[in-house]
Amino acid sequence: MARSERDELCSEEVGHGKVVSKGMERLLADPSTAGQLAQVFRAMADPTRVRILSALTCAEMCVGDIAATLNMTVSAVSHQLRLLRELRVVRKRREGKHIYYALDDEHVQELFALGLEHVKHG
Amino acid sequence: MARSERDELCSEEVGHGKVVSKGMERLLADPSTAGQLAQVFRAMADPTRVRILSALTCAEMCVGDIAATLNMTVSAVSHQLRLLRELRVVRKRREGKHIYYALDDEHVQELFALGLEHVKHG
DNA sequence: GTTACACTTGAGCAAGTACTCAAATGTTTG
DNA sequence: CAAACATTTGAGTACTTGCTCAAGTGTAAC
Repeated sequence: MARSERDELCSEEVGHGKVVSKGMERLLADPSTAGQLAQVFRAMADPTRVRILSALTCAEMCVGDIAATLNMTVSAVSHQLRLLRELRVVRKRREGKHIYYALDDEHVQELFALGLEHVKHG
Repeated sequence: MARSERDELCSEEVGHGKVVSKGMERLLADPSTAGQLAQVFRAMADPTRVRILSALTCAEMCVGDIAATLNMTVSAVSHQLRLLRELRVVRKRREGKHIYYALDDEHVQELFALGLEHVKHG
């Protein structure tokens, strides 16, 4: 609830009304979809999580090994893994004392590839 | 610099060393690459920015129209557009009093599509 | 020039994040 | 059972974020 007069003003005066409604047609029209999509990207919006996920694209790994790989505290890694689990990006599997983590989504690697292309392009 | 003893300990005892080093081979080995990649995803890790970008996939739009479309303050939108500009995801173009924004990266739409697939899958 | 419009910017603030450290939970082994 | 190991969890804290509001910049029209 921010601007309601502006809506009409701009549509009438400059004739941007069509553009505005065209924008609304997009999937973002549903506010929850935008939120869900944002959540997916949030999973990879942090360097630590990128590194964790990147490590997991090679093989499934236990928490201690992930921590060693990234040279981080087991606790710090575990906290991030929890987030990634909640976002349904990784999956865990217990085997004795160890808990092995793996990617739970085939798209992660594709997203990484696309993201890297943007990095090069910029 | 958190765990250095752990590194050897785990490699020797459980033989996870290979997994660890294999993980390191990945692009994340370079800490700055992980950071850059995280930045790209950060651009879409917020509902407002998702909606802005989504609106721009339809057509280039001026700030006022974006604000009207999202029913948000011009100021709030402008702040986010600045971030998106810095992340090289959008581009601006002046035309008289208006400033038109457009996507600066072909990959954004592909990223959205992939992200949405994850949302459905979850 | 002045006025109006379109947008940007800075300060300030409430909410969220990413870590640390210490304590708790599971699991195997003696 | 107790002890050791692997991981999780909660509290605490420094830092970041996404907004608001007010003031600033830039462009066009009078």
